[in-house]
Amino acid sequence: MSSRISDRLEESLDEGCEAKQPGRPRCPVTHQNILKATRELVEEVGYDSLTIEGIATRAGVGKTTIYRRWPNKASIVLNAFFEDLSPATTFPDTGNVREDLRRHLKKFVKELNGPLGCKISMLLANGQLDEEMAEAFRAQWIKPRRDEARQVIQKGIERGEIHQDIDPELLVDALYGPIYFRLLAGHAPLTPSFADSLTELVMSGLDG
Amino acid sequence: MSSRISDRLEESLDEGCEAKQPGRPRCPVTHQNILKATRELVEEVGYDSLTIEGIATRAGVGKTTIYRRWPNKASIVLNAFFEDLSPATTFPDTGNVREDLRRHLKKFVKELNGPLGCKISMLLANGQLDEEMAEAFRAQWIKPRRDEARQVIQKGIERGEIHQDIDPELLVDALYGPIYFRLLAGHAPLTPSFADSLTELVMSGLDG
DNA sequence: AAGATTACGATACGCTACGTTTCGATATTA
DNA sequence: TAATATCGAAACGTAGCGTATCGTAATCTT
Repeated sequence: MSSRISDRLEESLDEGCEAKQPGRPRCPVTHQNILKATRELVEEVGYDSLTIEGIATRAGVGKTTIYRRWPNKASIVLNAFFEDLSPATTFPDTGNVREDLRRHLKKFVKELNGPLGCKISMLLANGQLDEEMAEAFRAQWIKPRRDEARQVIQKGIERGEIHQDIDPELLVDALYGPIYFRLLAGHAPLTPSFADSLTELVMSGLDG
Repeated sequence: MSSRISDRLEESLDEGCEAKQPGRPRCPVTHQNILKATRELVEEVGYDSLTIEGIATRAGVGKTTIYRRWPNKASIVLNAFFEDLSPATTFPDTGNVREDLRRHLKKFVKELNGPLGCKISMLLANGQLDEEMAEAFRAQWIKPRRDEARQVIQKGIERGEIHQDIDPELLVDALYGPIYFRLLAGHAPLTPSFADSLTELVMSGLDG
């Protein structure tokens, strides 16, 4: 029930595992066509105006084929975007944790102004209406990135660049929370200088 | 076109301005019944399962009556919630800005764990799909609260409790952004101690 | 080679909700 | 009283949902 999306994602990643089941196999090209059509249509008409029938027409497949592979609209979109999102923004390694974080925030902010920003906010928004979607988004987007940032911070603590009393988990939120907030609320622009001054503000007073 | 919601909101606030137009006047009780039914139904079935026809039935009015007053679902919900949300969380005034902020964050976090949290996240989520909704949310929820917080911070700067180089705008984001982020992403709980340690983390190193 | 099994696209289905229109009745102003 | 605007009820055409059925195509098993 609560693992429907995960099941489908696994299923689609099982291509290497050739169990040689009887019957006609699913066409992998069709799979890609559907995901591509989904990505295109979301950018053209937005998530709420996106329809399964529209995807089917654009992809040149039957509606049945889509329902055979995904349970609902949300999971198709999720699947379509995670194939696109997967390559994580890697952290720089300047030897100085503060500088690493500053640069990463700057790069992240810059990317959020592009199509990535639309995708993230759309996935987060739909997470509010669909717990399944929210869970998948946390597991596949939020968590791996938080883990990476936390490791960088941990390294900074071990090197004595950040005070050892600081909770890495909290610091990650303090650094990235405001960025996500501006992305979603849109009350102020996501500029490179925002990333700079935010890093400075948050990191001041955290010396080891 | 882009002022539809605002128009309707004005319209509904014009009750004091008695222009004495001809014809049967709109029943104000009906108005309240519709908004009440909307609030109840959103809590019961969620925003996406909310239907105009459901609201009409619950409120005991015709569908026509609703469409005569609001252009779409989003604007009804917006209207219904802003009537409920209006009483802003007032800031404490302990004489110490740091303490004021800490207490306010704590109170805010506590409230977000209740129905307020559902409403905020729902409104923010729908703002991603509906720019009109986003604008109204910023104007009627985000902005007044940011203004209030910024004033408190400004006072702290003038009193010498916060360094004068600090951008109040940025500090507001640094304090409240992470809270909204946890609310929306749900990767970590919104606990009172989170508010405490977040305040401490952000405010450290900002002394006048 | 034959048969079983599964996916495919096309089509049709019942359903729900949309937003609009029409209607007779009702309340208010001039 | 006449004009005007709102009211609830009902019916409308439209769109998209998710499902079921169909004949065809591809692949595995025997």
